[in-house]
Amino acid sequence: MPLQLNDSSSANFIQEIIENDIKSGKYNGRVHTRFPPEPNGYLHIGHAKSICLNFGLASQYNGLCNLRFDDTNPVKEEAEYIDSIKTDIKWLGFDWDDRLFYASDYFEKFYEYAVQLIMDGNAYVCDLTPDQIRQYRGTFKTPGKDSPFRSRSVDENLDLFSRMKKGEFKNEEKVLRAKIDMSSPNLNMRDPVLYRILHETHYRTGDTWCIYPTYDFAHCISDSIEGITHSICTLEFEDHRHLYDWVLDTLGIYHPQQIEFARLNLSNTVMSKRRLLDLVKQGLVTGWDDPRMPTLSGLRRRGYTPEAIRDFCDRIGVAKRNSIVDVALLEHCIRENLNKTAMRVMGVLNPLKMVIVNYPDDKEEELDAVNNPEDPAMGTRKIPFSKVIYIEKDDFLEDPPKKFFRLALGREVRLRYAYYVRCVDVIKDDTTGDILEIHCTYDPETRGGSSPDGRKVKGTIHWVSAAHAFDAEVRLYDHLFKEKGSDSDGKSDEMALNKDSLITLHSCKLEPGLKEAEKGDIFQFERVGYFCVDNRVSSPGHPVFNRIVTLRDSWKKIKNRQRQ
RNA sequence: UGGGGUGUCGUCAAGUGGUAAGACACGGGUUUUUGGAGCCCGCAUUCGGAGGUUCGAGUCCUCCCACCCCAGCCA
Repeated sequence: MPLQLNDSSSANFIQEIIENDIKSGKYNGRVHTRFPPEPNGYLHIGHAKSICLNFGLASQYNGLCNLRFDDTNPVKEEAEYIDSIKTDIKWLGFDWDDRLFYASDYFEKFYEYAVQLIMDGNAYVCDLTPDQIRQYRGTFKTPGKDSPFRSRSVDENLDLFSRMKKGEFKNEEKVLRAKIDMSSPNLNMRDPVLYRILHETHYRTGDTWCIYPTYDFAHCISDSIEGITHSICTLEFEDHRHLYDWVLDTLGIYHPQQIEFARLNLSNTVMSKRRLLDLVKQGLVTGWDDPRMPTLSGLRRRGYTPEAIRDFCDRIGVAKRNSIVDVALLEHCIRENLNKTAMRVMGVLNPLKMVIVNYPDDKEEELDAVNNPEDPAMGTRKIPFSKVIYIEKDDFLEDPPKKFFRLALGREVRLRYAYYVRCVDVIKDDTTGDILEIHCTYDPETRGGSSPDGRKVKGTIHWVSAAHAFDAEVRLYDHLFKEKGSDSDGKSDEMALNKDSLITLHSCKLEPGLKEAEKGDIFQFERVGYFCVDNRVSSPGHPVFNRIVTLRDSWKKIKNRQRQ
């Protein structure tokens, strides 16, 4: 079944363009897109938007989407990124089948097209230094000046260009430039550089080449070669469209249509490679796959599912205006996904010991618990209960405020799937006053959690039997930045890092079955949140849990309101 | 005061001259052995601003304002 974008909502502007093109018979009704990453870094959720868009459009209109590595700059690109990019795209749920391409595979063709441009008098070899080229280009307000090398003969250009290829010149000594218009109001049209000399080993072509095409020359031709119909890119390339069109038109070759959309910005995080790299380099995160990172590898490690990310990409829409999407929407998507699929389990993050004084000392029993109330097919399991258990510190308050439904001295609550318990005593440290443990009595009649006399309790709390508990490390993650901002608002450099973006808890008390949890397993710790077994630091018998996202917490809201 | 874009709810986002979808967030209610989930209700008399055209304008016209992108031999 094809993955559908906006299946029930209205078409976005790109879908509209495509539908019109299909109707008018442009490209004979074909739809062929491509996702063209440069192998110089890790994919993040912004790329996911582009991947979902390109592959989604292709699937929606019975077309194809290529994966093409845009590898025309040997200085920046490395083979190690190829695999991670492929892994991430597949993980997201998309497949390029046999259409894996590399711009570097077209180097020979690019060269031939460049020669054609020269022969037609549309390109020339220029000896200006980078600095001089900049000066000759002019400014926003002043037109540029023609390069003194602009009028070289075709033969001389041909000779020089082939000698550039042979390696007779040093970096920056010569470039091949398009001959367009040095007074164009669009700076991209002021005789842009098409080829530069780079004595550099390319990760795929090795030392075969020492001249490399620029993006503007390579990208449009790559699209043309592959028969792309709709070449979708981000807004900053709008100005480049004129050049895209110029190259293809003057070469007289197949001409795809470039369409630009706004890239994704997410609140409380940053997306630019530079800022992400800063975080890694400064050791503010543990790496590109740190569970707090918006990279796909980070989100995967955190426990985000491909389904949730695809759903998110569908919901944010596609448009041309710059915007910052609230990270709350992403969190909504993963909650909605996991609510239906995650196994429920009990885990106490900040343990408080509870002794059930009227429960027999050495008695143990097995209670039935539902694995997922949203999906009865997931069945039930047994959980051990005994005299001493742990509950969450937050679930007991000596001085409970209004609307606090949990445990307090004299109050009765339900222990989930177990019994009603009433707090009869609070044991404190004489010197510090800290609560050491609480004493409760239980009502044997309420086994399973309901009372034969119809007596109701307002609160239900989770617990883990002390004797059976499995101790584990749990990592609580929060947004990288406290402010709602993102890259695009220009404030991201000043945004303060959230110092509490990672809180590591040791010896959390989890129900015993969790000891066997394996890397990548996802659970809902009831009343707390969704957790995923870390795929790096966990080992058999020693799972480490990452908090993916908390459960919605209406008590927290009430509490915060009361505080105001 | 160069060129290219964009301005509709707190945040995304529909709307294509006929009287402002939807989602998230937020608020209220209902239900509940997760204060989870579910369900119900509320949430832009107004579309960056000002004029104009029209029986009728978020949609058309004019002027203005704000914001984003471009002066890499990066992509």
